Parts: sequence; C-alpha cells; structure tokens
Amino acid sequence: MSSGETFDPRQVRLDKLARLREHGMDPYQATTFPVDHLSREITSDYDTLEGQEVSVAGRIMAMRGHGRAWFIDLHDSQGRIQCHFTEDEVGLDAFHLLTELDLGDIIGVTGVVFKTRRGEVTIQVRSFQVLAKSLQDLPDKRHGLKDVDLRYRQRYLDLLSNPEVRETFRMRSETVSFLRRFFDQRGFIEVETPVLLTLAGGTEARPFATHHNALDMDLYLRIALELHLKRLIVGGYDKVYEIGRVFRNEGISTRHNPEFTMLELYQAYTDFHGIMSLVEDMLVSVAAELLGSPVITYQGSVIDLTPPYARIDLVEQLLAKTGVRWTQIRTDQDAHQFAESLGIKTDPSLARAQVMDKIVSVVIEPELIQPTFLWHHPVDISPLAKRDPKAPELTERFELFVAGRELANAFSELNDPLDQRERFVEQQRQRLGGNQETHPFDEDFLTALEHGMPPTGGLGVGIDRLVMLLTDSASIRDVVLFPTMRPAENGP
RNA sequence: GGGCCAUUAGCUCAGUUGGUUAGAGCAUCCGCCUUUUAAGCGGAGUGUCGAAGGUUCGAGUCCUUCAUGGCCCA
Repeated sequence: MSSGETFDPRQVRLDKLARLREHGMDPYQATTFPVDHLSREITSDYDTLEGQEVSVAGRIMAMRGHGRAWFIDLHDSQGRIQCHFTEDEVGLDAFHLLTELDLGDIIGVTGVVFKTRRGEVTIQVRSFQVLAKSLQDLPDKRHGLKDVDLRYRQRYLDLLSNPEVRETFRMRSETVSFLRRFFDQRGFIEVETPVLLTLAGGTEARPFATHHNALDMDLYLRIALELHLKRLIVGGYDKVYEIGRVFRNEGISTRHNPEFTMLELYQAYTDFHGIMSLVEDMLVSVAAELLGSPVITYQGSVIDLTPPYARIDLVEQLLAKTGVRWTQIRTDQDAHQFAESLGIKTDPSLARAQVMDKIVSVVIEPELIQPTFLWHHPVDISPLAKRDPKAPELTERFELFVAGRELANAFSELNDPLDQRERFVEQQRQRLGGNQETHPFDEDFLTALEHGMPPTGGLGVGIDRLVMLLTDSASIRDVVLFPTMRPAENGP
C-alpha cells in the first residue's frame, strides 16, 4: 500500500506542517496572540464593531473554499465566528498558505467586522497566524462524536464536537461555584481534610488501599469526609464544609463512579431539622441560579424543588406499604422472612437493619420522585447518628430523595462518646460476623468526642448526582469529565 | 456476578436468505469556483469487517470463547 501511504491523514498533516515551516510560519512558535474579542461579542456587539478591526483566535471547525475567497469557521471558548479570506486582502503568498490548513488547526486572525449578503456577521481577514497545527482528524462535524467509549477516553474530542457536553460541564462548574458562595454567605468556612487515612470511616464502604513507603504503613483513601469535619467542630469552628473527592472500592454503574465528589457540612447547635431547612434552601437556590426556576425536568419527570419537602417516617411508611411494623421484627431471621414474603431477594449475610434498608430501597425509594425527606433510620445502620429520644432504636437521620434517588444524607450528629464507643463495638461485632461493610473502630475520633462536641447537624450531598439532576443527565459518566475506565487495549 | 445489545473506512452509519471484487455521507487528495455556510461541480485513494478458533465449496453475515463499551438485574 505504498501509494496509500501518502494519504495517511497524519502524514498529510505532517507534510503541511513542514511546508508551513518552509514559508516561515512555524505553527508551534507563537507564544501569544493579541486576542481582543471573543466570537460571541463580535456577533452581539455588531452594531458598534461594524467596520472595526478585531483579533480573535480559535479552532478551525469548517472550511469552505471558493477559489480566491475562502470561508473559515473559527470556534473559540464562547462560540463561533465566520472568517472571510480573500486573495486581495491577505495577499497572494499568505492566501496560498490556506491550503496548508486543516480542520482542527488553531489560528489567530485580525480583520474587519462586516456582514455577508446572507447577513452573517463575519471577519474580513487582513492577516492570520497559525498558532497550533492539529495532526489528528476531528470527529465527524455533522454528527459529533457518538462512540461512548471514545467520548469518555478522549473527552476533549467530546467537548470539541458536542456543544451540549460543554454546557453540562459548565453547569457543573457553576453549581460548585454557587454552592461555595451559598455556604460562605451563611458563615461556613471551607476546609480541606486528608485523603490518605489510616482508617477509612464516616460511612460503611470498602476503601482503596495504598502504601506509604517512608513510614512503611498501609493507608486508605477516604470514603467520606465526616470524621475529620466533626473533629473541627470539636475544635471550635461552628460551621464547616468541604467539597472533595471520595473513593469507594465498589462497582461502576450509571450512578456510581469509584471516585466522586461529596459536599459535607457540619453546623453546631442545630439538628437534622435545621439541616432539612438548609437543604431545602440550597436546592431551590441552586435551581433558581442555574435554571432560573424551581421546577425542573429530569428524565421526563417534572420535579418541583420548592420547599417545604415531604417528610416521611420510614417505619410508618413501611407499615403503610406492607402492614408490618418494623420495630416488631426482632431477629435477622424474621427480617429475611419478611423480605422473602415481599418477593425481595436478600444476601443471607445481611443483618436485620440492613435487610430493612434493602426493603425500603425496593418498596419506598423508587416512588419518591418529588423531593422527600425519608427519615427515622434504624440505629444499626446509622452508627454516627443521634438516637431519637422517643424511639432509641431509631435515629434523627434523613435521606433526601429526588427522582427516586438518594441525593443527600444527614443527621443530628452523635456526640455522646460512650454511645459512640458502643456503636463502634457493635460494628466490630458485625464485621467478625462476616459483614464486609462496617464502620471501623476509630479510637482517635472517640478521643475527640470525649473532649466534647456540641450538638451538631451534619449533611452529605452527592455533587455528581446533584449535577445529574440539574443537567438532566442519565449517567454519572455524563457529569464526570474523565470517568474511571478500564485501559483500552490499543490507542489512547 | 447474570441477562440483553453493540463493535464494518479517520468520523457517522448501511450491508438482504451465507454467494462474485464490502458500500454511502462527511473528512482526506487532485482540478474548477471572490459573499459561502450540511457551499457546489468533476475526479481519486482509503478496510486485520473488535480478537481468536470453528462450521461450510464459500463467513461481515452462522456457532464458540475472549476483549471493550452500553442498558437492565444482583
């Protein structure tokens, strides 16, 4: 295939690169370009810019040659602007160099703003400079990049060719930025706590393990932010939050990525009722900020984020749905029988309260489309939450469900160090019984609690799921720029 | 872990009942064209049909295994 060799797209581009260099236009030499306008400004401010000289830079996304006049569409961060190149305006030598340009090249142009016969705002180019040559073909300009695998592995191509993807990630950025403003304005301070830990606590999940060479000890990546943020409440900060990556060594699905972003906050002298109000305020505010309305559409469901949200007692709701009062089921065996009577398969190693959690996830959670606080979780599956004084087997905890999915988890934080110690002991007992997902025994945290933590309300929000909701994305991979992937066999 | 689906040119996709030399659009290359815009017109090149086995006179097509991804379930 020796003749085909000359049509290898990359080789063609390398040849063009060499010719550009021969003509004194090295595409990789420029360090700056005096950009003074964005494409969008030129279109929106046409009335004042007509006849003015502007300089813009961007990526060539379309070329339409007409002999001695070429049209080139330039895309910059904000949009698209058409550029008109004529032999008369740019000069014969420069004009001939246009044939050495390709889709994907990055150029800077300087020229005068005008409108074509068809009425499109265009730059009549007087001079241009190649700022970077692309040696690779762009995805199909009509259809964009469709191959899901490639979209994730080479996200930059996805962003280049699919504008709605750029918009989703812009919304993600604005969401996080808004949340920071929201909490900062309410007197919270943002902190950073360690990712590498000797114990991975704060929830029940399997951690990633790694090793510190100098100290010759195993470390774990955090699975939650909780325990260190509470130490800061002990330390005298009344309102703290962290937005950070957590890591859970679990399966990958449309709702799970092994690393994801959590917002956790803790506020002293309030309880889970106070946190409910805060979450309501937060959600309706973020929707208003980003979408201009508290009413949003997610995967075909119309969801109204206007407070107040429904509050459903988990035990009462289970009674209403099944006719069984959970607190009267006393043994693991009875719990499994109950699940079986409902046609729900359960892992035999699960304990009583975990079986209930499973039943709730099937019988109740999927129906919670409108924002709903599901509260009153059993103490057995809430080792860090305060007991309800009126029902000590249950806790002052809620999970917020929207569109059938858990969006937030919160409780009145357990600040009784003796009860906390007993809870950890119980978790250890369950671990010995074969349960892989139990909370570790954290003596250092107990010491912090023994110094006295004020009554505190705490909250965790899955930022990825929040962004999914706000951007109507079906998969978490659509809101994570570079989702976890198996390495490709060949290629990138 | 289980089920279903997908994988064909750089990209987006066709490909009939198993039948000759695997196609289209875009992109690329050559030629023409000074207000086009999915520009147009004329010409050209482009394939390990995801991988490995198997059935068959003959496999992109049927079978098995594997890989990667998607959706659903656990």
